[in-house]
Amino acid sequence: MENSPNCVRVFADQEQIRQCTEKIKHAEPVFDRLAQVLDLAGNANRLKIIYLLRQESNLCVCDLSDILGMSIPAVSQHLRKLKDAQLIQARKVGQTVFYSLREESTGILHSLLEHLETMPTAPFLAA
Amino acid sequence: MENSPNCVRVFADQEQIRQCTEKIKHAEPVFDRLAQVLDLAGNANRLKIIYLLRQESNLCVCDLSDILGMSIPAVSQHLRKLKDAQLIQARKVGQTVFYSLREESTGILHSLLEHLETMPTAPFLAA
DNA sequence: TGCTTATTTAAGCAAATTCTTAAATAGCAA
DNA sequence: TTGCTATTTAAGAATTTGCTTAAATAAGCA
Repeated sequence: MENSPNCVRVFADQEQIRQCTEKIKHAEPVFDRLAQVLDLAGNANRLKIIYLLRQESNLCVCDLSDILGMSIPAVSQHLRKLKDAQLIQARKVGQTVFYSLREESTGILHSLLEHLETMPTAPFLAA
Repeated sequence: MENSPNCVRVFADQEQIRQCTEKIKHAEPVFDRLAQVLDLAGNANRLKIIYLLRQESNLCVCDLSDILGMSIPAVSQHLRKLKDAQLIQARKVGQTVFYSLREESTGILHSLLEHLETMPTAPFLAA
């Protein structure tokens, strides 16, 4: 996009626009990273995986597959994305792989999951 | 997917799996709605739009276009998605359309934006 | 060793996403 | 009316997503 203004209206606050542009530009990497995390959590199946990993410990790939009713490769590929983004980690025990939230990401993931309780859709998920 | 178990390992806790399956199934609509919101916020440009709408009042479509360096139609289409999902609302003044966060969504959107402050990427976005 | 299980990887495909450009709509003003 | 501005809508293309099936790894066990 060119950077000649699209907006010619009389009351446009040029100073406000300049300040916003500046602020956004500096924070670019922060927006990118947060958007990445939200995008990963923004898929119902992955969100469920995150929920399950936080709630239960010792769930392996095929447990998740059984619980979610998805194929093993499908689950594995979701797990890989979450791992690539540093949100989860793997622990291998024999041939079984257990996944868990990474320490550094529990904060944000927990806070995302909290909204499950307060969604207008329904106040489920009690016990 | 069939529902014969994919997991045959000895130590699989069948009761745990059953309970998880049950809980997930009941909360389906909640997961869907939260995932929808996170997915919408999970795009850097839309996340910036949400940030700007929360921060500033009286930003019109072409202001956003100028600030974000995106074409007007691109911005308009993002705004439409956010509006369709009931996250924002439009107020028309003459030929100019001002968007703002919807009252019911400020809570969750605010809490998502809060993470901008604490992203490991950088502690920007001060004043 | 060979067989079975758990998981990952690869390749392919349909559907969804996010832009672009061009056309349509709507309000204001001469 | 005509013309200008702000926005939306439509149609198209390039890319990404999320699955599928089949093949590859890797670990345990007879």
